[in-house]
Amino acid sequence: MKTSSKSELRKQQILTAAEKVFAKKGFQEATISDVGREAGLSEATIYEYFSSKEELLFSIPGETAKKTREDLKHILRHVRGAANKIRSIIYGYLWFYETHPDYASVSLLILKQNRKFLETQAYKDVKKLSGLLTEVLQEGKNKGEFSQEIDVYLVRSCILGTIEHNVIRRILLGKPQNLTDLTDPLTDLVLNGILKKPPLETMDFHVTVKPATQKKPAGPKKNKR
Amino acid sequence: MKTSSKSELRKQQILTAAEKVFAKKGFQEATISDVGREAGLSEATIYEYFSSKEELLFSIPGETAKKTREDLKHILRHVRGAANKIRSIIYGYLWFYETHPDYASVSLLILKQNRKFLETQAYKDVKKLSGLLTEVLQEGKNKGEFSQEIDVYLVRSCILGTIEHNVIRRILLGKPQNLTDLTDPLTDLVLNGILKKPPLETMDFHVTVKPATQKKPAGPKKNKR
Amino acid sequence: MKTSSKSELRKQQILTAAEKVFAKKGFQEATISDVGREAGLSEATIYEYFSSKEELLFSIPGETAKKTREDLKHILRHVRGAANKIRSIIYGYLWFYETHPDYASVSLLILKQNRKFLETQAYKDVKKLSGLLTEVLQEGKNKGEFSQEIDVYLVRSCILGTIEHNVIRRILLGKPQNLTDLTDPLTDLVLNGILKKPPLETMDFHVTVKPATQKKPAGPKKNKR
Amino acid sequence: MKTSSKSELRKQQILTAAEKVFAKKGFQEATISDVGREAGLSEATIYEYFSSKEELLFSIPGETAKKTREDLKHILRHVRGAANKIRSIIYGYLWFYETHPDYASVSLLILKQNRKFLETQAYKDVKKLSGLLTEVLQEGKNKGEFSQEIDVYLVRSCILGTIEHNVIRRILLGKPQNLTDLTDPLTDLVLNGILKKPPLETMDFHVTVKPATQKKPAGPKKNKR
DNA sequence: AATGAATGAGGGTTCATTCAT
DNA sequence: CATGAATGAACCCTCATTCAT
Repeated sequence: MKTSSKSELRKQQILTAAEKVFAKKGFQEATISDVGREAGLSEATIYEYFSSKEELLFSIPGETAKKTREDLKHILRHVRGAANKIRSIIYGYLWFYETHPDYASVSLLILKQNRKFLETQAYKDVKKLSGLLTEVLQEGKNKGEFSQEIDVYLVRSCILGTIEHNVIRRILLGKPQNLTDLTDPLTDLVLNGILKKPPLETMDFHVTVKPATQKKPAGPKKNKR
Repeated sequence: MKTSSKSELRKQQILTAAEKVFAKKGFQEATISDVGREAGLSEATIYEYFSSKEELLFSIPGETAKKTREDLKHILRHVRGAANKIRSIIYGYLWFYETHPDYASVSLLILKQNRKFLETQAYKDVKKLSGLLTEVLQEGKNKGEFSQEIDVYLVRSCILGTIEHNVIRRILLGKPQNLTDLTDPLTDLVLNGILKKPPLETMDFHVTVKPATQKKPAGPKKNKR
Repeated sequence: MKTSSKSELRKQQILTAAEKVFAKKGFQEATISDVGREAGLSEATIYEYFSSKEELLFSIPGETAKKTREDLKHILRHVRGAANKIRSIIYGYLWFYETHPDYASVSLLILKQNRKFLETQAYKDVKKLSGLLTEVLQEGKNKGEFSQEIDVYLVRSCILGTIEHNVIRRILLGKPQNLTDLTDPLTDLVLNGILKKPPLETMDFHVTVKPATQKKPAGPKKNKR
Repeated sequence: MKTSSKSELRKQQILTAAEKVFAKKGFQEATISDVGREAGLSEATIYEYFSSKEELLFSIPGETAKKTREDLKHILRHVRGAANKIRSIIYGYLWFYETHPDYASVSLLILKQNRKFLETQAYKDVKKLSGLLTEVLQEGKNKGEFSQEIDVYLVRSCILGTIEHNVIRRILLGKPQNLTDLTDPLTDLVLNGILKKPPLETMDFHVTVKPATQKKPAGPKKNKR
């Protein structure tokens, strides 16, 4: 399925080591020597596979975003309703970051703030991945499931921003302990907002019925008034 | 009001230069020599005022968060309702980042991912500033203005995460052009969510009345069926 | 005539590649990898035939000087007079450098300034080749064709120095365009010098003859006596 | 007379050390650390004054050629006759190389074969210095002191080539022991060539005298006719 | 015979930092 | 108070060379 030449395996081995080392020490603080030690290889060997420290860094994402997108698309095919799809996507992101903490560190703490990374293919893949969210939001808006007033880009940034904010907190402060637990609260928050809803169930209808006379249905009043 | 000894002025001069330089080149890529050049001082002079490059970095926030908190508190005193206070806080953050782009870069791209920064006083001030948001959220929850089900910490992370996500995009990609314009859409999003609200005004009640009997309106239904 | 085992051919292939690469990039700047690429072989294969990069360099001259000497000797056998032999030798050198520019580069720009090269057999061959010139000069001196006052070593260095100086100019600056064209001017220069010759044909003799006696014109005196 | 700021002195100190080290070990083989050790300074200090190893190398010639040219011009002003001027120039070169052996090594063994050096100001100065020789040759030709048939560029290359060839031999092989001793033999060689001159003093005139008749002096025949 | 793969060894270069003046 | 001058300490990167296959 995947080209697993010996060379390709070595590359993966190095990338895994680099991910771990960069996640732990940061990019500048980590040395190629560190990566070599972690990978059980000499520095020179690293350079046989990656032409520079920076290229090594930029190679870590690889096809990750692309594959994650495929996986997500596959899952979404079986999910009904934009709201549920949002939930699935949020879960997808959180689950991924939770199960790939080193990748999360590299991605959110190192690559995210690197201007040169913006020019790599991997970044384009990341953008395309987030495009999935935009599509679902647009779909929900088009189909009337979501309000017509939402700005899909803002909502997307809200969802991703919240996720990333929490993942970073997790990385640096250790809390929240569990990321995927945020799925429902975050989804509900985005879907419903935080305002106390006018509790439909407490509406009182006072109906007086007079026998043998005309009747009218009581039209409820608008909120905004 | 503020100690403006000559020494203090020089410190400020250096900090301003450092902020600018770090914002432009990043921390590792910037050199003390760069800062010196920007400040019109020699490198050695920088070291007269700051013991290390890192200390210089960590000194940039200074009292910023503390003062911003005071300003915000002052403003909030005149704002009624938790929802409006949220709006004011969101505006406060956006306005600050918009008018202090260099500070935004240093804060969000450099300090935010630095583990050692977590141990500084400045970081505590930042946390305390975000505490204001927590308080307002809790207040809204307590007073019944916000839903009882919200997790104030999640909501806070949502608001801050969204803001930061957009500020970083602004810094790196140049868009959105205008940050403060996000105030209302973001506030509304957080308050109301994105679901299309059941338009109360179009609800139809079909009431059939039969003379000579007694009935009562059906008791309220739960949302979560 | 020449051992052309398969191994020998491969060696030649590598040497030709090395000559080309070293000529173009210089010794230090050229890598074994470059040579391998030029030869269409792997680096390891180079090392099957030459034990080190330096040995490879020192192997480039090979039998060149020896063969050139044989060729020259053969030619000189048919040339009459030391002066004409000098001309032939000068032509031989110039023609060789002109038709072997890569060899010229390696020889004059790289090997010429390498102290270790002085200890190789190839260097001894080069010296022996230049010995031919010495012999001819000495011969011309002995036979009275050349002045008794010349220092054959100086004259040799003059001829070779001029040739090499021009070849190097050719390599680095592209001029003179044509090397063999220098043969006659250089030969004449060395043979005749640059001074304007006292034009014998304008000498006036005034002879007075008196009948009935016998005298002889007094022969001019030698300078050195 | 010369700007001898402290910084300028340091630069000179480093250049002197570099000249010595490069002369001894060659450019590639010498390390900045070697130069530092020779100068009694740290490697980092070298880099305070020269931005790279190559710049250090290219800085060694400095104003040497320019000054040498001035000196030579000054001397030539008091020398009569192109031939004597040639002698002075040859002596000037030889004397300079003899008294500056390290410079000779760097100049003739390292810089002479470096393509990038051709683009430096120092190289232009060297060319201008050799231009002096061309001028003198041309002058001698114009004034009829030298043959009309000489190619001044070839003669120049002959003089310089011979000098450099001998200086290099001196550097690498230790002989000739004394360079300036070459002045006269080389000058004479270039002026007179090596051919045995038709010794005017040995010319035989055979005069047959017939009494009482007309007579003619037997004029020698022109060579070229 | 040929080479893919690995690396030891080393050097150029950068800078944060120090200190005498 | 300010700084010119100096450097220790690292690190990235290169490449000639080796060796198992």
